[in-house]
Amino acid sequence: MKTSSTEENYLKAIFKLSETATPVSTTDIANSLNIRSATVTDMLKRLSGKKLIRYEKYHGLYLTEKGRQAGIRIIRKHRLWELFLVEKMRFRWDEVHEIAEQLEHIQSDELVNRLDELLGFPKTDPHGDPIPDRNGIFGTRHQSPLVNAPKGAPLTVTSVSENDPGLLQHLDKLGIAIGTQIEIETKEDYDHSMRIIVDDKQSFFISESVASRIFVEVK
Amino acid sequence: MKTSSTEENYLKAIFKLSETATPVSTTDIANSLNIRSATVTDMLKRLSGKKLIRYEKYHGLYLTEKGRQAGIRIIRKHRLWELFLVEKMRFRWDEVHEIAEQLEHIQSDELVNRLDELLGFPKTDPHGDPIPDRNGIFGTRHQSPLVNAPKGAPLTVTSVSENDPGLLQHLDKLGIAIGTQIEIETKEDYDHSMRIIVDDKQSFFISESVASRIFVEVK
DNA sequence: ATTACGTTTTAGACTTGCCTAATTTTATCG
DNA sequence: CGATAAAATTAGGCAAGTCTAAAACGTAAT
Repeated sequence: MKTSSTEENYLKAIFKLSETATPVSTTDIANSLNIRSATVTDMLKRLSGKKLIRYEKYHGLYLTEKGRQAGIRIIRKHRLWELFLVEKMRFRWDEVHEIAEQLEHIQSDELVNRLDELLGFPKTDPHGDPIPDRNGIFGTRHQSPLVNAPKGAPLTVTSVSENDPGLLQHLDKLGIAIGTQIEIETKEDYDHSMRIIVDDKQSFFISESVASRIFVEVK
Repeated sequence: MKTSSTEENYLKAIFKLSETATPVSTTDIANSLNIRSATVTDMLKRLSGKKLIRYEKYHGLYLTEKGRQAGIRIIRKHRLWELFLVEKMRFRWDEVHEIAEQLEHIQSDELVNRLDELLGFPKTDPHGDPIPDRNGIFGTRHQSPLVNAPKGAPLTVTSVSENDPGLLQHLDKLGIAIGTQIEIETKEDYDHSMRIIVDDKQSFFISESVASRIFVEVK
């Protein structure tokens, strides 16, 4: 009763979607995997047959505990490999997502655990996303999107969206990395764009598109 | 015009078979991949269509230069990953083949080249097999199977069959590793079994099955 | 309560990669 | 040279994973 790479990708997507809304819809899965809804429906029947999701026709689905653990395992592998690529192989943070998409399907628990050890049992990946431990437990965090953060308060960047290399390269130009200090100088109510001060030095204008993909913690 | 993992496995198998006999036969490929000849015939048509092999019905096949390079690329990746697992992740030489079978299909030339660099541009993998450089060039060697080696001469183990964990564990028990010194003490003509002296210390009896999977160089 | 629209599922088709069974081709041996 | 055995190919079928087009369903608004 193994899970294929394709099934693993579905479980990972469903896990992530579950974090923002449940039950998860067919269309949301289709959009996040860039495939058609009809294809998703087929797979939902298979995942349901394997007891990885609880699925009622026309009414969305939930991960079962078994499916949730399977999803977490993939995320753990993905994030450990990403960190490995950055820390040990000198890749940039905008280069690692695509390679980790492949590496996450390598089947060897021992390898994953040794990777974890080699990296010193890290809590977060290069984009600031939390890495679950070998029991599937995530550390808790208190971040919010920069777009919702208060003006004038001292903020620390805790994570950024991982899957868009263009965004990451843009952040490099702004000098924004995980741990960077930010303060919101001015906010435009109309389009949610803002002017921010980075590390008490330079000031930049950023759009809502960018501000919604940066997550911060009030210091 | 990408090559799938399956196609890569065929090319790797064909490359290895080409080293001992050309043209390569349908049956030999089927045996080495543990699939049926009929399945191989189908794939041969596809590989031929992609100009990776030169194939005449009922008369065997040869790799084209393009196919040969593709095969070498997979072998290079497989062997570099194996060495990585042993050198950097503390796996034993009998544990790495299966994991490398998966890792060899990761698509990132940059990753492979950095692996090569991290390992110091190694010439051989943990089983003594040669690692081609990034241009696909193998170092030359002068080894022969222990079963054919001369009696009484000082021999050095240069490589062993990689794909049978049981054999590798057996060699561990005999104290045989890459670089070990061996001398053939007595040979039985009848079954090609022999008695050998390992590192000028212990003497062991080994069957032809084992002796044919150990490769040596006369010192 | 009915309609209209968006979401979801069904139906039918295609590709890859595998199988078994039947057939064809080649090579060998008397 | 012809029979026959071994090797290879063809034919037909199956599962996974994808698609498009059509039908079914659910919901929100009138």
